[in-house]
Amino acid sequence: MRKRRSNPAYLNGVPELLVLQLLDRRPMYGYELVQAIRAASGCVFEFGEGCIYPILHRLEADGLLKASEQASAGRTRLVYRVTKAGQKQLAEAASAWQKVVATVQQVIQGGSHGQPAMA
Amino acid sequence: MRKRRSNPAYLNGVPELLVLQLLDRRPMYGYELVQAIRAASGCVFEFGEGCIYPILHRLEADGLLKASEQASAGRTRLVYRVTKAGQKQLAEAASAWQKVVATVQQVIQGGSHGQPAMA
DNA sequence: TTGCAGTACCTCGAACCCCGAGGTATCGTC
DNA sequence: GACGATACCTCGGGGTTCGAGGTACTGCAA
Repeated sequence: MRKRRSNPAYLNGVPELLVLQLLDRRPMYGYELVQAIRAASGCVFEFGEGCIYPILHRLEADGLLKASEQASAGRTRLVYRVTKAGQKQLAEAASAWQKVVATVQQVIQGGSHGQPAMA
Repeated sequence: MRKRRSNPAYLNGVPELLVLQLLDRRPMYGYELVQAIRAASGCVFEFGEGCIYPILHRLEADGLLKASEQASAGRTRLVYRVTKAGQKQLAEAASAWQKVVATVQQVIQGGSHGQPAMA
């Protein structure tokens, strides 16, 4: 019994990449980020909190994000911003992603015609 | 201690997609396919046999591939070809992948500045 | 003939990622 | 004080991929 997920195919380092990207653009707290991803992707990606929070914690532990408490209407929010190392990592992750995309594209499209081999 | 794999980020449905794509272009046996992926991707993807064989078996069990024995120089090879259902699945997987790629691109590039901060 | 590298198949366990469901606490409203 | 929304968090399960290992046959060379 093969169960299908709601996401198109579901990804790997993609959530991490998007988190870094969106936080680099504008510091946010977790709950906000979850909705920002949904909005920015036009509901294509719907990463839940159970996906985002662990990533946030890991990224912070790795020194790629920095969290700071921020009281807002009596509620405490943990706002995350990207560190210098995080920006470096973001650039690397983005370029790695581009490479993967380009390679898949190349395999799928390129080399398709002129295939000798007998059909 | 975060261990990094050799692959850029490592993927999810991508090996499956490439397997279907390459086999649709030309039927192959497993060992050949492993090397074909490496070659076609310019050594960017190096999916081992431990990755490819299980996919092959799963795809066959799902009726997306059909295997046929083929003796060659005393050695028995299991040549896989894509079935009709497999071609349908290939088209779907490819389009799902395109959608993911487009969405990520949109989040990364689009809407970067002038973000009205949502209210 | 023995040994070894290459071909060709396979499986297992570990690592990892993402999801869904659940748990806590506060705030504002009814 | 019950409820829903906000805001944080964790855990377990299912699925995927990786690496290492195991088998068996071929051809070649010592």
